[in-house]
This record gives sequence, structure tokens and C-alpha cells, in this order.
Amino acid sequence: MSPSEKRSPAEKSPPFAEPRLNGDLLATSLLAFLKSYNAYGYQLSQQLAGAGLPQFDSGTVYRTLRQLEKSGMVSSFWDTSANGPARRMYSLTRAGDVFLGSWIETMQRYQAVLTTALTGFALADQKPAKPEES
Amino acid sequence: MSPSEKRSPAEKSPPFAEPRLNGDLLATSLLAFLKSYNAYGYQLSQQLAGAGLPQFDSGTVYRTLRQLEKSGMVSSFWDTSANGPARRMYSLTRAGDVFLGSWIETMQRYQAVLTTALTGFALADQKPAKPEES
DNA sequence: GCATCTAAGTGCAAGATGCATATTGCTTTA
DNA sequence: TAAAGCAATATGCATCTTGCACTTAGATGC
Repeated sequence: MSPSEKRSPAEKSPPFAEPRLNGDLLATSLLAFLKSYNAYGYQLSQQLAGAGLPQFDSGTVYRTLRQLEKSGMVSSFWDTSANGPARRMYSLTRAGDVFLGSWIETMQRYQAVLTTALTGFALADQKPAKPEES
Repeated sequence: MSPSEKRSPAEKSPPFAEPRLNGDLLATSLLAFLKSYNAYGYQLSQQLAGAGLPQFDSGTVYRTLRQLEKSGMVSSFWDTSANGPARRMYSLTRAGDVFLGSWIETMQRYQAVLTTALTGFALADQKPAKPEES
């Protein structure tokens, strides 16, 4: 290759283009809850806390919800009908529903891979590579 | 509380204290592979690439392996028995095995929670909170 | 008034990640 | 034998993500 150019720009992919299972567990949990009913951040934060999921920081919950909205996965409006401070009510969008489905699939596939690896899978074209057990 | 002190030190938990399922998928996959056979970084990197898992950066793979070693999940030694450059051979430790088991459990529980949320679970003490669907 | 709860959000520093590149040793081939 | 190439590990850096503390603000109770 020509040794002149050193770096190509390397565009980055948008936040929720595909399921990554990295920091997406929170996002996915939020979408899963929003599939059953609309809710606001504080409420979701509390329900997550008592659901057997890891302890999510409430700041992260709010930020993730805003990010999901920017990505078109959820939509929101200010709800001032109830007493107390205004609530930002979220609901799942069509795109969010689709993403949620693919993420669940992905998670199941990952788990299948891990389970297979754990049970000692047959390595067809790859020799065992168990060095010495003397 | 007394308004004098502003911040407490707030100690941080060690890297792999408990399964977080955030950036731990790579770590867990590595441990799962190492449960069946000892292996070195380059090899693991290649096998991960063709296993139905997300595309992991090789630099991240090496760094994660070193981090796992610092945490006591794996142990390594330089293997110069084969041709080519020396390889750092990794094997799973007892602690790594335990962590792996708990992580799999955790992942299954998370998935159960999500599945339950998706199928529309019964909200006992929490009213539906479905605002208006007019 | 003052404290407290709900509700949302920001600031900051530390950690994790993606991408490109570097380095070394061995093997092959011109 | 010099050059080229692959195997194998690793680092530099900019960016993204995260946890923790703190702030703002309205409503409610004392």
C-alpha cells in the first residue's frame, strides 16, 4: 500500500445499532419494562432495584433513558397530572420493540455459546491443545 | 447529617468481585473456554471470533486476560515449547471456576427477569400505570 | 419556616473500549 | 542472507461509559 496516508477516519456506529450485551443490560431491562406499561424514570429505577437485576445507579438510569429516546427506542412527554414533581413518562416505540426482540435473541445465543463451551464441546478442526498433564 | 464534611472516600470494589454482566461478557467467555482446555491469547482471540459472539478487539482480549490474572481468575506461564514466538499459556484457577459458575447463574437469572417482564408479569402492589390509550 | 420525600438531572474522575500501531521472534523465499 | 511475512503479545490515545456525589425543584408534613 502507499505509505503516505497513516489513518483513515473510521466512522463509528450509532449507540444502539445492534445488540452488544456490554452496557446494554440496563437499556434492555428498561425496554422490557416499558413493553408492559408506560413508566417514568424514578419508577423504573425503583422497580429495577427490586427485580433481581444488578444495582443500577439512578443517574445512569436517567441518562440511559435520554439516550434511548435520542436513538428512537422510546418516546417521552411531561406528565403533570399527578401530584408532586412533574414526571417524564416514557413509552416504547416500534423501533424499541424490534431492538428488544433482537437483543433477547442475541442474549440467548450468547448463553448457548457459553453453555456449549462449558460442557466441553467437540473441537472438530481444532485439536484439543491440552499441553501436558503429566 | 452534619453539613461540614462534603465527601467521603467511598472505596471501590475490585474488578471481578461479582458478576456485573456489563463488560464482563468477554471475561466470562474467556473463562468458559479455559474451562475445557488451556490456551493462549491469540488462540482464544481467534476462537472467539468464530463462535457466534460479538467481535472482540484483540487488544482488549489481551488486556482482559492480564486483568483476569491479576484478579486470580486465571494463571499463566510462558510456553516456549512450540515453534514461533513464545506464547503465554493460560489456565483456569479454582477462583475462576467459581466465578464462572456464579456468572452463568447470574446471566440465567437476568434472562429470566427479562423474559418475565416481556410476557407481562402480574404487578401485585403496583398498579398498571397505563395512562391513557384513547 | 424547616425538613423530607419525590423526581430529574449534572459534574467529575476513573475505568473500559476501539482502533491503529509497535515490537519481537521465527519461518519462508527470492 | 536479506527481505518479507506471519504469529503473538502488547501499548498509545481518544472516546465512551460508569459510579458517586451533588444540585435543583415541587409538594407535603411538622
